[in-house]
Amino acid sequence: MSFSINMMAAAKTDPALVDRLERLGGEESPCCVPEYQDLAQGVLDTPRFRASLKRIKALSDENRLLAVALLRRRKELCACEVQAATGLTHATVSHHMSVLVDAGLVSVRRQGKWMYYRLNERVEVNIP
Amino acid sequence: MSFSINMMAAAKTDPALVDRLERLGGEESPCCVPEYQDLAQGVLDTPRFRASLKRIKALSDENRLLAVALLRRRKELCACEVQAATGLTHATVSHHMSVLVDAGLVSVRRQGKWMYYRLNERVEVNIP
DNA sequence: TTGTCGTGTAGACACGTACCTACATATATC
DNA sequence: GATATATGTAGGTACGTGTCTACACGACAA
Repeated sequence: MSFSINMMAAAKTDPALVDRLERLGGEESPCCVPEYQDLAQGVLDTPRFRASLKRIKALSDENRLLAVALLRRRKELCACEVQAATGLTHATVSHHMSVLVDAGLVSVRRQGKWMYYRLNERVEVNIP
Repeated sequence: MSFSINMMAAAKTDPALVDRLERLGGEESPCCVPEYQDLAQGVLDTPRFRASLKRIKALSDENRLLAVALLRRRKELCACEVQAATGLTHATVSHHMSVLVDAGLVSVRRQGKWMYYRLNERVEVNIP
């Protein structure tokens, strides 16, 4: 069953690549077997993969990584502190912090007019 | 000395923000002190920050993260295996893998016509 | 209530980059 | 040496997104 799935998956790709895979599959080299498409799909479908990718994307901006780095040094930062640290407008800061909150890296709490951001506990970025 | 640097740094930003910082600096709230600009610059200039950002950016693409995830499962992958797993053209795969190699996450070795990629030891993405 | 202040939201713009095609390069085979 | 194969490189295109301005919303003060 898995074999037919492999073939169907391989048929979607470049025919020349399929030829190479079929020719090289039986040789002594462990290279170029079409089962990698199934393996990849299994990884891609994992919620763990999706969550890791989302967290990594949230950290992949210079200003957002700076904000997180500062949150590791100070317990909390308000929006205007992040604005002062980054030199961005408050609108851009709001957008960046919402990305971090949405990724589960940062929590936010409101106190009067100020929004205080805090790094979530046990945050770690791991390769899925 | 650091105070004058603070003031110069603050002068580059929004005047209204500078006003807020100056007004709020002396109150009981620890919020909104212009020293955050110095703190941020100190973090930004760190080679550790630059290296982390480069590594995180390298991992922030779905196909590159998939390649790294597969390299955690298989010891080595050749370029055509990554091509089979991702469904991309060999040119795009070459580009992605060069990004991973350039970020220090992956090593590459040539064996005949094949390029074999391997995950570097002790690779971890940390928040600087 | 009205005004002020801090912040969120919407829309537009510009830059980065993921992706492809076409060509170049390196290696193995005939 | 000539050809085939696997991969790298160059250039162009399209889409994502970081950034801004303008406006809206919530909280506090007079």
